[in-house]
Amino acid sequence: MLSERHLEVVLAVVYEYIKTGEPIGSRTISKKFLKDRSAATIRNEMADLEEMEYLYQPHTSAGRIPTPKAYRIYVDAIMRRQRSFPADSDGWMRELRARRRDVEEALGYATRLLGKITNYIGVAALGPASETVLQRVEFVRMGNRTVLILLVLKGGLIHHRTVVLPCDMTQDNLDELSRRVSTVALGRQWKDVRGILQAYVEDALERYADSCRAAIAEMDLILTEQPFQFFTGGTRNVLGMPDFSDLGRLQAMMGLLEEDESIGQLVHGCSAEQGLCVTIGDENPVFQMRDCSIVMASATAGGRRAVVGLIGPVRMDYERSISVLEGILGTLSDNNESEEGGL
Amino acid sequence: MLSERHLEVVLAVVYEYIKTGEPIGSRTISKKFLKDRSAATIRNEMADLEEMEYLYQPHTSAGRIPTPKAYRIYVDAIMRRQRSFPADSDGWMRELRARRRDVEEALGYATRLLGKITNYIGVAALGPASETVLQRVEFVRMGNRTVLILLVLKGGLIHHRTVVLPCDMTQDNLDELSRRVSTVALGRQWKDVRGILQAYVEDALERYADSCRAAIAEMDLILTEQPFQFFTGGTRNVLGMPDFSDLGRLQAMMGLLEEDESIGQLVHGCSAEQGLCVTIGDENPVFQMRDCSIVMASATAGGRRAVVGLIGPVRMDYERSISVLEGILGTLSDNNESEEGGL
DNA sequence: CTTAGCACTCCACAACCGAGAGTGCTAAGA
DNA sequence: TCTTAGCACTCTCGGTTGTGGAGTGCTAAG
Repeated sequence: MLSERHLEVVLAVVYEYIKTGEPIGSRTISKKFLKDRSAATIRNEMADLEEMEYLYQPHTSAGRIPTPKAYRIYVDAIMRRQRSFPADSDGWMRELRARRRDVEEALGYATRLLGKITNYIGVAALGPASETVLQRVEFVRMGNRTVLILLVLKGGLIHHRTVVLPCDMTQDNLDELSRRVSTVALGRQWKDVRGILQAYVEDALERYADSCRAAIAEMDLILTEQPFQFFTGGTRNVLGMPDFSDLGRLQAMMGLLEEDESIGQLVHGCSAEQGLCVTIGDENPVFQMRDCSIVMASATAGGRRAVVGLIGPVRMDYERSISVLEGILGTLSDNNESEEGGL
Repeated sequence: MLSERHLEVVLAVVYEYIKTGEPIGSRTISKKFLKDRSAATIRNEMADLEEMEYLYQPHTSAGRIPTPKAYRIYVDAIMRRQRSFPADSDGWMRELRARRRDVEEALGYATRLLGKITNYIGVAALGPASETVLQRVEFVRMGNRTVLILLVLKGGLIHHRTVVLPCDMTQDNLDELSRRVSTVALGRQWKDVRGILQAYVEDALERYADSCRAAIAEMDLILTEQPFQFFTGGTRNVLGMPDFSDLGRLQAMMGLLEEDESIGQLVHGCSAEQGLCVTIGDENPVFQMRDCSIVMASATAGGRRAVVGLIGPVRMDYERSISVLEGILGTLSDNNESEEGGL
């Protein structure tokens, strides 16, 4: 449906428009990209493309601007090619590698890095651990009935939460509780043991059955809800973004970045499929983002599923964005094991 | 140096300018605020005030705009009065109270709340615990020489960090280590014990002296560096801020919000003095903030020193900002103990 | 099918103009 | 001496007009 000739024009327009931000005229294309065709010829083709909704004119006698459909074509073309990581950010990458020990910190750093390198907004989400296996359980008495629950998961993830139990327990009681829980649950999948835990614990602590039940319920909550964790970096760069049609929209979008849920939604789409995925403008599920494009990719870091991405204007430097993201992802992810024998 | 008559004019101009954002003319003042003086009289006084640098005109034949000096006078006047908390935010306050158990979460929520209520930017910093007393110490073996250090401080603060020790230790070794550390350090001020810890620990674990030393050094690092923790909320509201003279400046300012250090600097000034403090425009130590005003106050929450504040444009609704902040601070701070017998 | 030529359209930018707001100054009144 | 009315002056803001340039669509010739 789209001839080779037409395709060439679309790609040229998108490429040039990304670079300049100005509407592109037929003359420019003819001179810079397709020297074997005159401006008039290009003009005819452009008219066709406009009919097909790959290009549009803001007004007669202005050049053409690519539509989302055109960006799509462009991005697909890019993805087929091989890219190389921009070399200029070697020092940063070392920094990032140094932080790999702590996944959360690494992801935070990665988003800030993405922001800095690309001038767009870096986002990341850290999914639940691939296996929910307890490595350590502690209950620490903080006040009358206030107890701190401390869970160390295999892989190094730590959860803690303060809860109020229905009845008072001494630290000795709590130690007994954690001993019992440990006996049953350590080194095993949580989902396999939580059912049988209650009975075994009450065996020794029946006087505190209520509190034990509450504690175990809370543990279950912590371990099964396992929400995504989110990171953003370079938020300031929204300001450098397109003359957003409307300031209100921009504000709405920034609002999203503060609310984890909506990022979750974004991530969700991507985390399903493996590899890199680019969402352009209104392809986006979250309507506040319809003026943005998102480049996302998932990886496994520290044994957990992670999604790292970039949010930028639709008129984004996709080529660069993608290669930067790939570079960071490579440094971050587990299969790039190197140095130190840890774990 | 500033007569009563002049003062009245200054206050009126600031008040009106904050409300409208437009330069204020002599006529407006005469009609709305000082009905017993004619516009011409006010005009003369305004000319005086311009000479004294309390007001200035963007151009001849425009009204007057207050200078930072005038804002200062205005804020000082407000601070002497009593304020009442805006009633419309009762539900939110309940929400906030419900989160008081976890200081970190509460502060995070408070900043978002501040952002939402005022449409400025909420910030908060959580200082080091007032007393560094260990309540629990755990070392968990994560890999060959990788060990997770878990510290629970009195008051409920949890620190954890993963480190690589110089030599391999079994979990039993590590348990012995934590037992020994506990014996010496639990319930006592860290600064009193860290000196004697090493000797006592090596007594039993001399084979691993190196690793023990490394672990204790790391603990010391965690406990003594005790960095401030920072929170921000409502960042999106920068967009609603003044037609910032320069977009670059706005961006620079947003950049600050991502870097903890500089917020630390802001906080530092305030945390010294007790109570509420307002910094207007270029009174600010951080030069990127010279277009903003900051309202900050400190309190004690969860046994830790906390500073909560608002960043807004110089033309900020100080009265409302201050009362909102006071309200939130009241709900947050420890002396407002209520409900539940905890701790 | 391609291309040169040409008339046409439309925007961006500058210049211009009038209305309105607010001032400073002056002179008269208390 | 202080206050006030009156008046001429200044400057911005919004709208209008005009011009130059860029880019198009169409047509006719190669």
